[in-house]
Amino acid sequence: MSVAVTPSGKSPAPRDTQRIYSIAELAREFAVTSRTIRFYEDEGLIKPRRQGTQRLYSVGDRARLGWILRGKRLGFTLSEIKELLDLYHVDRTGLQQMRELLRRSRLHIEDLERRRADLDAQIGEFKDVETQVSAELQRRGADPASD
Amino acid sequence: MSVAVTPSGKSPAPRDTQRIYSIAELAREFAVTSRTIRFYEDEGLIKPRRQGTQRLYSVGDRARLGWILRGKRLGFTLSEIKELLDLYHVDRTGLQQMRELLRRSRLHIEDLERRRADLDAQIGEFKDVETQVSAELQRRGADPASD
DNA sequence: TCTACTCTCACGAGGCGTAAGAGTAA
DNA sequence: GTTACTCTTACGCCTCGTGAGAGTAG
Repeated sequence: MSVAVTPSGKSPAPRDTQRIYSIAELAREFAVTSRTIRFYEDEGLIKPRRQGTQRLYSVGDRARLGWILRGKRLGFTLSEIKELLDLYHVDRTGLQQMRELLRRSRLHIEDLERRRADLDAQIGEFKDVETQVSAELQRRGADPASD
Repeated sequence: MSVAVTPSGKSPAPRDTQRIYSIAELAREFAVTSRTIRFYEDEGLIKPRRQGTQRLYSVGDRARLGWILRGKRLGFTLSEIKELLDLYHVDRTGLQQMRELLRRSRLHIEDLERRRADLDAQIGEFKDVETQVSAELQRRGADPASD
């Protein structure tokens, strides 16, 4: 139980775990717009504290945002990402809940591994293109490393 | 040069390379609707022969469809997939074209490898969940393999 | 006043679903 | 003639934002 597995991201310990971020700060860091971050909030993906109307993002919120964006890069929809995030925060005390968590984790792992197979296949294909094209360039006496 | 690298998929040689498929046949095989396949055609991703108004899909068309769907699973948009497919059919005779092909292939490979890193990270996290939850279930005397 | 933040419409692209109406091959 | 397809046209819907305009806190 020593490895951090929650998206609260405690393992690459941030200097200051009490640190608070503004929306603009996070937007800059993750290269998205504030509008986008608010949109994720509307969709229930992230719930920063408030000070009046201002949003205050904790270190955990920041990690959660990073997790959301990674999910996006992997092609998951926002609602899928929400479900996955919820998996972490589900009650882990009841037997039934734990069995369900286990079941869903396994399903998700299977999904991810299918994706990896797709990914590896494409990487393989494009590496073949690379190999063949640079060989042909070399045969023609052109420097293949030029770009 | 013996490995098939084009999406025409000649390597797992189909029994009959002359085989022709109907739209419904492909739809069933790939678990999409005919509408979807026609939509891809509208978007310029696939161009089956015609017999009158009917579409006739060749073995190559079939492979191309498979490739499109794999691209989708990887989270690429249809227009990105179109560009990638076009990479294969670009003129490979000119030096400039070959250099450009090489450059773009490498960029794409980099993109794919970033995705793989994301994927591996998620797989790792969910495997940790799996490990911990099943350990906990076992500690409680419940059979962890139950699903 | 200026800046940085907030909000709420509202529109737009991407990716199809789906229904309408009509033709065609067995 | 019925079944099982096929076709085109076209509107609709959901997702994921982006943009505009207007208000507010410091």
